[in-house]
Amino acid sequence: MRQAEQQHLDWLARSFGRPEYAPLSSADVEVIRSAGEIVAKYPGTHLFKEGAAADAAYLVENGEVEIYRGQGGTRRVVGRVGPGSVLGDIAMFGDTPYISSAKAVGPVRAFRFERARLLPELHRHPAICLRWLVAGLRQLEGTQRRVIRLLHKTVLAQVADLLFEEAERRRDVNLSQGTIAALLGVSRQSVNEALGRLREVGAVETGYRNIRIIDVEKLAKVAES
Amino acid sequence: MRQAEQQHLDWLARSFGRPEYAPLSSADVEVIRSAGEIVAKYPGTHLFKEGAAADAAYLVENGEVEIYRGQGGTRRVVGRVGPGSVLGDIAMFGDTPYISSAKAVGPVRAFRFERARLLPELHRHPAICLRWLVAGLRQLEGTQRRVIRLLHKTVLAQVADLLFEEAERRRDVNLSQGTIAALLGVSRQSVNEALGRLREVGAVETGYRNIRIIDVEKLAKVAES
DNA sequence: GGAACACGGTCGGGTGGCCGACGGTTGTAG
DNA sequence: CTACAACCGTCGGCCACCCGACCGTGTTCC
Repeated sequence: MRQAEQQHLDWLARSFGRPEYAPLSSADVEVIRSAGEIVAKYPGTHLFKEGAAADAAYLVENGEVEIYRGQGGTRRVVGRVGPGSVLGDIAMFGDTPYISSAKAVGPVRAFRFERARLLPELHRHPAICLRWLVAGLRQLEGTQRRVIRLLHKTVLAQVADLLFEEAERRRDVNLSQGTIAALLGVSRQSVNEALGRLREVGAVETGYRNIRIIDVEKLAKVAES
Repeated sequence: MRQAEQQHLDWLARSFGRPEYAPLSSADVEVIRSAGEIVAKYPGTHLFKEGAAADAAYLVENGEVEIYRGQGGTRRVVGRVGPGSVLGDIAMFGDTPYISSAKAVGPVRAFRFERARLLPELHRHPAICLRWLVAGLRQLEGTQRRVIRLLHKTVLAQVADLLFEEAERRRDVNLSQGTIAALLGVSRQSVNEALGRLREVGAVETGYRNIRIIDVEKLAKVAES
């Protein structure tokens, strides 16, 4: 089943595009600064593209980066990240292709760690290496736990949960119902119905490619069931 | 939902109780031998217990180890491993409690890596450290992929898939239908019906706490759907 | 400004799997 | 040997979800 594969990658991309995933402290970055260099990206240009060989990871220093999967017809935005986030590291360490594309929304300054130069540097600083990878393990484990936790909830609860997490960052979620459906692995119609109910109880307002979160408390309550 | 949590942990324990997970080469072990020592376990004794602080990882050198979760009434065996397997490492690195218990079936010789002593040693051998953690990352990612891949299959296909994997090692699977149901996160009745159909097509034979695999090809075919 | 397209909202039909229940069978403790 | 527990097998009712279809509206591009 091809679709399940995609869902997994969507989840993963989204998971690592979360603000709490910041495995490197500023002190760390200072130490391994010689393993990479600052790159400046104009709006609309790519940091990396899905499927390409992962020969570098990026630390966002400034601006916003959009994470998406698929191209053309099946293009789906799975998240947005700002300064402090590290992107593409899991793929780089595992020596597998990037699982998503990362594109600068506005002007972006980022620190680019090249794999070939980073590895020797990590050999010299095992402490950082250890922390980095353990952070990755943690994140991956958390994602997995999350997937299974959502597994046997109703679509309504799943949607509420997803929106609840998003609410911590912004009140406006700009995902189409189709994208949410793909992320959760459910049908678009079910998402639509769930949003309808959330709208009825006054938790959200819906618009074109836009969901405005009104009442976080109610979302949380619906998510538990 | 408490049950989903358990399912996650069951999966994880089972996943890391697979023979293919062997992050350390014998050369690696030789190098970091000073970070631990050989321990001998009599049949029935524990290497570690679920929920305890993960201050050590184990490399099985000889004998068979049973992995299980829960105790007393809810005890579920999720797997068995032999020589070469590494146990408890993910929990140790992440500094989280063990997610499963490991008990010697027969006489077992194992190498015990104590966390406090291992970490400094890994600092001295970053290459091993890197390989080990990347192996963990890979395994975790694979597990996750597997969970999601199975997600939208019918119970019949899920059961067939699980049995198919097991068939590579032994023709007799000694799991109760209830345990399988818990692993897959489905109801016991559904598992029963699935097994019934597999029996009809001549893929397996069923007995008390026992499933004998007859035709692996048929299992594989059913698993894809 | 108009056409092509993507998205939101809604309906009815079909179904896989859950739940509760019950009886028969196999293993186990006293 | 007997009582008890765990497990297997099966049934019927129920419900969340999927699928296909359709129309109105918002967006985008020339």
